[in-house]
Amino acid sequence: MSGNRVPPRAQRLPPEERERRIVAGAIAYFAEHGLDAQLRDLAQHLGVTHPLLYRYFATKEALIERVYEEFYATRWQGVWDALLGDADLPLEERLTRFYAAYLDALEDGPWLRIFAFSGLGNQRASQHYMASIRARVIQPVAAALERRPLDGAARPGPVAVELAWALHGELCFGPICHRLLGLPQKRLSEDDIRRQVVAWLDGWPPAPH
Amino acid sequence: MSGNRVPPRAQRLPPEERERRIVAGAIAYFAEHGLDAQLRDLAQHLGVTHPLLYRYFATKEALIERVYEEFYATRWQGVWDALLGDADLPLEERLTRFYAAYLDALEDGPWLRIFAFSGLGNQRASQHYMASIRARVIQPVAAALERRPLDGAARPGPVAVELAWALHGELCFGPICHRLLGLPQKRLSEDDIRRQVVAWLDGWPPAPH
DNA sequence: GTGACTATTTACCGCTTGGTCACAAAGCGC
DNA sequence: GCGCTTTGTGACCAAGCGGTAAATAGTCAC
Repeated sequence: MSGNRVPPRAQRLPPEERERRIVAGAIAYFAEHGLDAQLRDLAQHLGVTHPLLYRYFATKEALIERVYEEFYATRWQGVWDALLGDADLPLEERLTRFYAAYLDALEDGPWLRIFAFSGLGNQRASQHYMASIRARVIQPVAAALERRPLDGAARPGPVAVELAWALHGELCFGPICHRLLGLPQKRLSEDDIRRQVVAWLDGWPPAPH
Repeated sequence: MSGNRVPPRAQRLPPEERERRIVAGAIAYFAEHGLDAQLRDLAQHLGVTHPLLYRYFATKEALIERVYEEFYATRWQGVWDALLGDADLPLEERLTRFYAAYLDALEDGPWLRIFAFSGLGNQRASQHYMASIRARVIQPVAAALERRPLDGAARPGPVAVELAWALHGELCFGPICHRLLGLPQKRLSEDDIRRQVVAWLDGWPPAPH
């Protein structure tokens, strides 16, 4: 009967450090339990009481907004743009390397789940993100498929765009089912990805009907 | 200043009819607002007060359970099994017809959103459903790809299964983004589907490396 | 009409939630 | 030690939630 443990008072931290921890914890916690999760639970998870959160974020919504900001700031890796646009590499190589990295990010980060929760709630946030997918993945891939440099002026034709979406969906579907629904999907190796990319490239140009 | 309208008392209905309406309303409402939506709101949507729901369902969970039951009972169309297994039709034709019908169901029904909400909450329900997708779509398609009848004994090889998942993901990704995230994805026509199916069939057998 | 039955509602309980505020306590200059 | 500032907390509020029970009002048999 050693005195019943009362939770110790949280260590006093400089504001920047505390804020960093809150944001990091919120990302992980919301990714797991959804954006409707309780601030008290999140605070306990952080070893802190919930009023402290209100010292750093005026409302729960402001905290979630901050999570979104972090999402847009860190989600996309700048090198991917260069990789996809690198005309010196054969398209097969570009696509294989890009999707290997992209699928890794999908599988490992908390972002896919946050994205899903936000998309099911209000659709504005997810539309914003998907628009950037179109601009940074689909359009470059479609343009490369047409053997054209991605030029602001000439946009890729609808058939190439449709094909680019097909490849994207084909490759992302597995990780999505895995992370969102807990399905025992096998993780694609770089060889798997290359195989699908090659098969996909074989479909171009589309056979005349 | 015509007397402030007080909501009229709900019309008295025979229990079966009322129950039907509650279930139908719950499906639509939960699909829209998620399974965490409030019973009071659902009841108001039905033109009824929320204690009435408790005459028909002991708890909120019981109501949701009923929604799931309806899901499993009506989601899958029996004819699809026959269509996918119909050895008299060329595989191209079977796949095109099946996915045309399946994607229509994905786009039009409330089920995709309910499925997503349930999957994000607890993953058991969605795993149950995805297991049936594997048994009723992926495995038959993979077996057909190997020109084998779908026999209980011989299961299709992993490469064929992986390809079948790829086609499934490729075709379902668009509707999923559309219904879940509100993306302005174009609806695939039967011709679009056929084109993707043909390109996909061209990838078999896989080129030796 | 009268009474019995039951579908529906009003009023309520206990609990949880986002949010507030006064106060405790840690650090720091002196 | 003694204040002063600032991080962190206990206690609280109001609103909203799932759920309950007693009261109300349609409906039907007679």
